[in-house]
Amino acid sequence: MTAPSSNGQPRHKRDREATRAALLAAARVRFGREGYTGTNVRSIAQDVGVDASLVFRYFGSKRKLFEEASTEDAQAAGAVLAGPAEQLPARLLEMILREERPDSSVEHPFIAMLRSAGDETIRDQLHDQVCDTYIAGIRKLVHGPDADLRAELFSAWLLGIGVARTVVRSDALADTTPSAVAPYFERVAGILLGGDDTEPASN
Amino acid sequence: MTAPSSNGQPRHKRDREATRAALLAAARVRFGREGYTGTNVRSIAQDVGVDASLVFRYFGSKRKLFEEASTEDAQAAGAVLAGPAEQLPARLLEMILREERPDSSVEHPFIAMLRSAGDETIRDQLHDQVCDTYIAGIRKLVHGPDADLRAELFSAWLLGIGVARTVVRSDALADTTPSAVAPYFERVAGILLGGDDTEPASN
Amino acid sequence: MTAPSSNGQPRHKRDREATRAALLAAARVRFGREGYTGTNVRSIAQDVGVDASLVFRYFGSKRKLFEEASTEDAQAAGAVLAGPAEQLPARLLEMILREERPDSSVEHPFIAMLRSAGDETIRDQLHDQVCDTYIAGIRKLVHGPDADLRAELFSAWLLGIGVARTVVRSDALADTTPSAVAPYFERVAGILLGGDDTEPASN
Amino acid sequence: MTAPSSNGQPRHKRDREATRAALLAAARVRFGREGYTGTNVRSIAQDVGVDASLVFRYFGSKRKLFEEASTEDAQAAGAVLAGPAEQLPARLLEMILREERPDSSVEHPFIAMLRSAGDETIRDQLHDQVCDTYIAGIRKLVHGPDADLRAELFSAWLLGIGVARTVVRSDALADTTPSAVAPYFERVAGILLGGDDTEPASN
DNA sequence: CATGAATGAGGCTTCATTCAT
DNA sequence: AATGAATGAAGCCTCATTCAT
Repeated sequence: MTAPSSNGQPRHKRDREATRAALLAAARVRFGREGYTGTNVRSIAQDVGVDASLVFRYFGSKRKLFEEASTEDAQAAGAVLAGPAEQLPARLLEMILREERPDSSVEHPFIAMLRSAGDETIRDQLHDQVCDTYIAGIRKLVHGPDADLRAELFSAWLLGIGVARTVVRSDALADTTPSAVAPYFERVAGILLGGDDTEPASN
Repeated sequence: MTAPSSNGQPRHKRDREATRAALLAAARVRFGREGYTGTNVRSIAQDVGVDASLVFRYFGSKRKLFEEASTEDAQAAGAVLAGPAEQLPARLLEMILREERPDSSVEHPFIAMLRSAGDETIRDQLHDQVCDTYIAGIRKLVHGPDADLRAELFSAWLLGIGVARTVVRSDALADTTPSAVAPYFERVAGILLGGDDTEPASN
Repeated sequence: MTAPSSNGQPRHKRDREATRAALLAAARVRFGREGYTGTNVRSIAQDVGVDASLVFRYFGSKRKLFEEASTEDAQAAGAVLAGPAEQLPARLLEMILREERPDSSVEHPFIAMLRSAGDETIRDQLHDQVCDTYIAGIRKLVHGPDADLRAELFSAWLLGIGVARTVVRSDALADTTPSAVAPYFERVAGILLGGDDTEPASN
Repeated sequence: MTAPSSNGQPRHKRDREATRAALLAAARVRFGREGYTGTNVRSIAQDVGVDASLVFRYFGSKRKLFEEASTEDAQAAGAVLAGPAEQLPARLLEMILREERPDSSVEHPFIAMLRSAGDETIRDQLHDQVCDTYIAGIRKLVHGPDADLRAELFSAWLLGIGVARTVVRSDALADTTPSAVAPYFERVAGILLGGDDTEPASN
């Protein structure tokens, strides 16, 4: 129940940057697992072994800490978009099924953020980060009609797989591997991203 | 629906049941929009126009109210599974894109529940309801190899579309209609549910 | 050190209005003696024998409680202006030297408010109440040149006597009586309020 | 002013004394504007550009810093009493109406101290300083009966004018000049200080 | 049984102060 | 001796919950 990722020993390190970074890391874990409202700053501080008031000294407020943590998360997530475009689906699949146990302390940033989506401000933040960073990256790969819609349908699938794995923890997805999913994944990607020969048969 | 029992005092009994039902309805809306932690029982009571203490009188605690509300939600969601199997994809699509404005007060129960998924107990509840009610229903339609996995991949897509629409509020999905999505939806359903002629080409 | 005016026994009276009024009374005393910043709401609640959260239930915030308390105070203070104009100086003197021991729990509202004048918002409030209620009332009595200035010089004197008595607690003023001060008071009032025959001799 | 002592390390000693003096000056300003409780030591330190812990190193505690600052203030205020007695009223008037904008950083010490008068200890300090330094100085000028009372009535007026100007910020007084007030001031001084020919007519 | 007044634990945040370096 | 990281005690306020009437 306490100290999920880091140890709870007191640290008198007196190293500002190290403590700040440790708080940020602990915040990512807590916010990701328990949501914004469900996390209290004392538990974050306890994970690091530090007094809660340091959070306010270094970040100003719980909200600012959350923003910094999720911005950093989103940037990390956006890195997957770099690289050869034709291999993007494979990279995305790899990312979403990354070999971390579902009960791991680190979840995908956007899924983590969902847990905080009760708050209107956070929902706006989520919208911007997902749309501007993520969907926009996928959108560039889509050719053919309905490109916007298909880019979002595909993004939604990735989102859904992530949610099913780490939040719902549905049985088969929680334990699967990229290679097991690949055949289906590529065929669906072909349809939604609009591959060469797989354009809609328009029944 | 709420089966008034036999003995006298008809009106008092009526009021009690009506208030109870109204609280439950308000709870579904609030929990769905703001999550478990983000909702407070006073606002639920205010929505109904009664005092918050009635919540404890009728349901015992906030947690029990949540459980009752989400169980009822899950049952309502499961209803979509009833009916001719071959039309299920169409019914699911209709359900997930149902004509409610994104700021509507009623969201899909499972998506609503995501907002509360910071709590371990609630996550278990979510797992059971999604897997036992929903994925199990879809699973029955899947033929061919990897049936479990494909059922979950398809369920994940539905989940993801719902999340993208009502939480992320991604631009194209938020405003789309079932008929616009249908062509893509059916082709993907063909792949994942393993329809008649579209079985995997087995590379 | 604790419970300055009211008793500290718990009260389970369950009388909303009575509790509210008791809190307001205790707030007036505390704010008057210790200033806005120097008062904490727990001590106010303790004076009444009630939980501190009731303050927020009934008044919304410490600041709103302060505003309500000081507005009520100011209205009470303004009452002295009613009555025959030519006897106003006497009534003012009576008010400012009212027979309450300097260590009494009730001080003159404006002097009490001075203790909170570190806060910009409160300073504005004080300005408005003193100028609009008090100085404006005195201003009507002043005839002759420099009427505004003289009204304020006279008001300032009253203010200063109050401060000297109850804050500084200077020795002679703390113990004096209206009749002892009256001769000097009337002569100064004659000069500042601009009596008939006492126009400046312009030496 | 701060008497550098004899031994070596000239520059280090200098810096220390300079910093100490700067902290004291900043403290006078802050305490004067925002009161004791309303001032925090970090803002004092920030004004000087040093770390807050120096305050404790140099002064021991916030309270001791306050005491030192206000003692110094009081001595400065007492300086006005030096000089030819017959010109004292003019000097006092000049002091109280000194050309500083109401939002100036420097206020009259006693008025500044009023803002901290919620604290019993500080109130005692205020009493002693005002009575021993100030009223005592004025008292020496008063002749005739009721000398103590009249000295205090006059002091109270000065106090009140200061309060009205810089705390209440009443309109006419805030902008006036010594020459505008002088006619009234001198006549009142004549009455209260009991000048040459203006002794009370003893009704 | 219903009402709403009252409670107390806990959350965010500030601030004087200490302590390791 | 100086620096600034860290602390812990409050302070305001919210919220689930209880209890007198």
